[in-house]
Amino acid sequence: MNMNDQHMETRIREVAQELFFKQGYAATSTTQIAREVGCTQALVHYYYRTKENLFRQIFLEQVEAALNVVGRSLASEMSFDDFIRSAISMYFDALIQNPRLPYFVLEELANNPERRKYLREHFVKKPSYVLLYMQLEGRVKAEQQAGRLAKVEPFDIMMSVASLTVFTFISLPMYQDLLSRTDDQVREFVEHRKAEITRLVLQGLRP
Amino acid sequence: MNMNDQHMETRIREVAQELFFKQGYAATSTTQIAREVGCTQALVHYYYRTKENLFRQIFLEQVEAALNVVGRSLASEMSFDDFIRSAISMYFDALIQNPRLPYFVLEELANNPERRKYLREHFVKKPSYVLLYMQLEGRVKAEQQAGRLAKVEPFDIMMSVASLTVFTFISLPMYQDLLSRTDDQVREFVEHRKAEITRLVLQGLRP
DNA sequence: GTCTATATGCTGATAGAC
DNA sequence: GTCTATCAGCATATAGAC
Repeated sequence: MNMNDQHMETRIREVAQELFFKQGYAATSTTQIAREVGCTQALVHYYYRTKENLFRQIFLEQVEAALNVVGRSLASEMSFDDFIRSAISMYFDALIQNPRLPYFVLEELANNPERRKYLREHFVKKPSYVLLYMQLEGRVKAEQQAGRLAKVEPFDIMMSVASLTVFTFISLPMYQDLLSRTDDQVREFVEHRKAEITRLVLQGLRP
Repeated sequence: MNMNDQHMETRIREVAQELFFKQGYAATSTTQIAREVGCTQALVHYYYRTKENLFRQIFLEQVEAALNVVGRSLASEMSFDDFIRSAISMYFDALIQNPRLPYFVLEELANNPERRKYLREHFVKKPSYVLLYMQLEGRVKAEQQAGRLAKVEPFDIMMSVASLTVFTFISLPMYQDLLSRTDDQVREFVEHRKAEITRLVLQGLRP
């Protein structure tokens, strides 16, 4: 199916997402979105009423998709080391497909207290995410009692893995431009970091 | 000395920095800067001609200050473990004073290829920074030959420490709002992360 | 559903009085 | 050095024709 065959409502959303990802919310205008879609600016407002509204739909969808990546790796039955390995690997693979997602989410949450508020109401209260964290907690305690894991809070494991993974992608454009790297070199760097981060975390979690 | 005693040029710069930090470049207008300073918008342009120009001065100054933190910790004579400890500690202490700096730098570099370009021309070419990295390289090699350090690239050590440190502060507003933490709890969390990051890195760098 | 036309407001920047 | 006044341009959003 050709992209141009789709309905305007969908195409506006796709183009908007692309532009929000690339430039951020403030720097993207509904006029620009319309221009790149090939329709009038009025149509953007016809479907989504306000720019903020258009943004929220895209934003929530993307955050939800990102959070679900965690869920998938936790569900399976494997050793704790393999669980860590696969969690980092899945995060990396997901972000390689969508390298600008972390920055996009970060930008809109960092500057905007209101968005953090509606994110809390949308996600944190959801029982599924609470359950997920409790599963992680259970595994960590068990592993620690078996003497195979350092005395670390489950939340710290999450934070450290997230820091190392997310920051890799956030800083990628800087790495590329400041050190004048080719696209191939960047891809290689990402793979290298994936391996080193896995090593660092596994070694760092040893008792 | 009262802040209101200072010259307008300085006050404009201070207020601009505060607003750029809080809201980002795109979301801050010279009109708003003027309003909070208590002068007219024309005066902002009188002193700095363009908004972009005002931004660049603040930006370069902040990046330079941030980079100098690395230099100070490398200069001294201590064991490699103590060097890592003190590097992380200094970074944390500097960022506790200025928690929004990492996000500010990140935002403007992530979205703006031109800014990355002039940052490269300003800093990466500078011999002092090249020298600094070579010093780190030397210490790492020596430590590895003595069998006290895992087989890790110096650049990876830099990246991992930066990821863990910077991301802590970048995600702080989210941590606070999404989990409904008080300011005191946030401060405690930062101290906790500082300790855990130090532990993780030291343990992770062991052979 | 898509358009044209337009309202209203804010932006960055400049000219010129004092 | 600081102000008032004003510019052109673009923003979001809406009304109404087809």
